[in-house]
Amino acid sequence: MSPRSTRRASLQLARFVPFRLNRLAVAVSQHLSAIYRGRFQLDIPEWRVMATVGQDPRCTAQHIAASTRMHKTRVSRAIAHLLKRGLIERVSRAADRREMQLRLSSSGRRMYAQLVPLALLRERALLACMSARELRGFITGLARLEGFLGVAGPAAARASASHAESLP
Amino acid sequence: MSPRSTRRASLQLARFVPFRLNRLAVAVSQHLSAIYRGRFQLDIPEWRVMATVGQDPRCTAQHIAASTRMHKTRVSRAIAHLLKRGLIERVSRAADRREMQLRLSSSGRRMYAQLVPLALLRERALLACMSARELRGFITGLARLEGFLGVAGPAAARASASHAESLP
DNA sequence: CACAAACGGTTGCGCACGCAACTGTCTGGA
DNA sequence: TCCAGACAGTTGCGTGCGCAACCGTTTGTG
Repeated sequence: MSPRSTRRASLQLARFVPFRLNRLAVAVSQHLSAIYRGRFQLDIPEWRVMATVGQDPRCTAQHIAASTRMHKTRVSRAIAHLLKRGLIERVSRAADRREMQLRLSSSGRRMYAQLVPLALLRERALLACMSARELRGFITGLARLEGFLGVAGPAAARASASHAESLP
Repeated sequence: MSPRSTRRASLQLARFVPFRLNRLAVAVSQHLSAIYRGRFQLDIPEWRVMATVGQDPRCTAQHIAASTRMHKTRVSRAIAHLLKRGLIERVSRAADRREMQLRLSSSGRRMYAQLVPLALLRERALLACMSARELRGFITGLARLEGFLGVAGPAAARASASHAESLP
């Protein structure tokens, strides 16, 4: 064993990246979910469904589960809530009657139109604690880890790089 | 409204940093908790308690809750499990009988000694998907966000900068 | 054509979580 | 001195979650 590897044989949780990542994600979630819950009575799964359906108008539960990496039961329950509130609508496809096509209702579209600018504003406010250069570095690392763990499709990986350019 | 701000008035969840952070944290947690659960039958709160008690031998539940930012009931239940399994011990302090001082038992120390190298190994394996330069950038951004959201004490902030140097 | 396997989506169940309320202990000011 | 409030830690309760099992539909293979 080299002196170098023994030097850091101890563990400090405050420096342990997986822990820090989890703690940070919880804090960011809480920071944002104040909007969803307080103003629109959406929890996080519901917000994700709204966001996904809003950007893809011929969306299925399956597709939402895959792109958000939420468990399909979580998606199913979020959809059930949104249906009950009349924020989304569902039609079964003639081609395959197992699938249900989802889209925003008119009231859902109204909420979506209010929700999206607020969410983007919060994201910008959050990331404004970094310089543009730091942000690029951070996003790059994020994308590397996503790629390593296989949590983002190739489309998302391509998108993420260009995204940094349009942020402060 | 400027053309620039209207250009990105739409939201793509796959590019939305808070969502990506959460998704990544979940993936990293699952990646790591395979060790804790499979090999040592620890869940994440229990692992965090072990890690905290192991690095600070005169630790209280209160201190664990503050430094990990876990809810005190979560900490309390994790401690109860570890006590039942004989991995930690507890003595009430004469100075203040509300507080209970925690420390690893001998079997807890044995587990800790096996656990820490594995955890550090996994961290290194995870972060090896980045170059040293990318890693520094990523850790810097992490620290900025932690500072902005107030999730890390000043000690942790100081530590995090120097940490990057000792990683690949 | 038939039937088994795969698939989209839902549901029953057990479990961990956070909130609020609680117990027991300490502290500070009237 | 006393008592109201703060604090460490625990517990009852409602809720959301993931797993596994399930239903109805489609697909593929003999």
